Amino acid sequence: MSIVTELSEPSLHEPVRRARGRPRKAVHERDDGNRRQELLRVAARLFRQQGFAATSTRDIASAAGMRSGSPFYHFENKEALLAAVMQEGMQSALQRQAAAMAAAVDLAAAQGHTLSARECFRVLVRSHFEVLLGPDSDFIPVMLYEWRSLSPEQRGEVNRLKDDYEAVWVPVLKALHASGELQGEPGLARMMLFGALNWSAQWYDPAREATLDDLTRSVLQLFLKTTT
Amino acid sequence: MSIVTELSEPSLHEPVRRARGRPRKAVHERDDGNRRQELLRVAARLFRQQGFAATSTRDIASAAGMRSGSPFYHFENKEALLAAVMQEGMQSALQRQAAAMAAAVDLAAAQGHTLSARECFRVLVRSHFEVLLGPDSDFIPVMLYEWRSLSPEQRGEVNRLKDDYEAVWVPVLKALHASGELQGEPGLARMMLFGALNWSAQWYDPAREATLDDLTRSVLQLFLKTTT
DNA sequence: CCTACCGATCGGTAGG
DNA sequence: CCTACCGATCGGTAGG
Repeated sequence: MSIVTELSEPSLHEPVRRARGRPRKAVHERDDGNRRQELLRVAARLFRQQGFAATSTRDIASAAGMRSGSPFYHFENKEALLAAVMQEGMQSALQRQAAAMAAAVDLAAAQGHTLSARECFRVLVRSHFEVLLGPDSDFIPVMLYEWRSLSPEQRGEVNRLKDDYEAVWVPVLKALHASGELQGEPGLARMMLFGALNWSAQWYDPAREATLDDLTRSVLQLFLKTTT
Repeated sequence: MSIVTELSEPSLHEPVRRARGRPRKAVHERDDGNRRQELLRVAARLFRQQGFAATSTRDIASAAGMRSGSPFYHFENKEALLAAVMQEGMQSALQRQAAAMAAAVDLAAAQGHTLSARECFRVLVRSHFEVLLGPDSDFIPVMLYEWRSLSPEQRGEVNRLKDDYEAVWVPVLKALHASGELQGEPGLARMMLFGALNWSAQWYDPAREATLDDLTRSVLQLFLKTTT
């Protein structure tokens, strides 16, 4: 959102009042928001590749084209940068999840039917893979594997977002369990399902054969019983 | 093995054979091998709790009751200690897996029948949970979540052990796939299965209600179709 | 955002 | 295994 506000401020009226309205350093100002975003992006990538503790703030600064002290102009400390990466990732995941569900609901409505639990499940799984393995997919793996480096308070905030994310799944899984399509104790089944999905961040190679649709199909086949 | 060699070499002929059958400082010498084991144990625990990079060799030394330089008497460097933790964990896992399978085969033979693929699967899953969540269960999670901190050569060695471990599963999963009890592309199904199992190291709380048998039962219900 | 810098910590070693 | 130590690196800051 900060991108939008910043972009809506032109910064290029300048050939207009060349004499009067000096450059105003518009380029530099637009960068202000972008630099923070850039820091988040490279931090996510490095935290994922090397881990939080093994990544120095100097590594991050250098990858963002800054000097060693500059990240601290944007973030209070290294931990706050990590927390920001995770929150950014979770917020994006929540938005994508909601958008995917809304799109599926609309499509079904246009076709005059409602979504089955199985169809909801498919949409959620597919969206999850997108978030985990698609473009800009470093943020969520960092959250999954580096949360122990957060302070207790930061952990609480991130956990709240994660609960929101999981809450969308609960009624779907409950319905699948009620129909017998998903078996095993529901709580345990949910944990194992997320384990199966999240683990893909460790082994999935986009250059390889399987597409996200392949993965999604396999998950449905593997976890769901047929209703008959 | 070094334990054996060390125990066979006395080193205390000096008050000569005063009484002839003295304690021989056996306790101290036995400690020599124990110190290395103790280092592995505390290192596994700390690496798991804090991560490899966030754990200093001083932390480890202090937790083992040594001074800061002493771990380097037992291990060439910090990386070698990490590799030893992983190798120790995988060797133990391989032994436990083989023992569990052997015991199950023997029991079935004594009862005059052979193991079904489903029964093999149950034994492997149960043994996996034991290794992952039972006593001394820090080693394998360290391997699962810290392997990127290894050098390429060390990674190769650990990977060989991991391949041996997975190789035992392959024919079992193949049989389950052939019978229709396990569905989805076999390669993907295997990765997702391990994901579901391994993720339990992140959330399982032994103080909580579910036992390892509960988990095993849920896995079978969740992943296997009924043959009818 | 950069320059210049600081105190703390870290992996590792020599020599016993 | 301990003592004593070293060079390197790290997170972070003051002051512009």
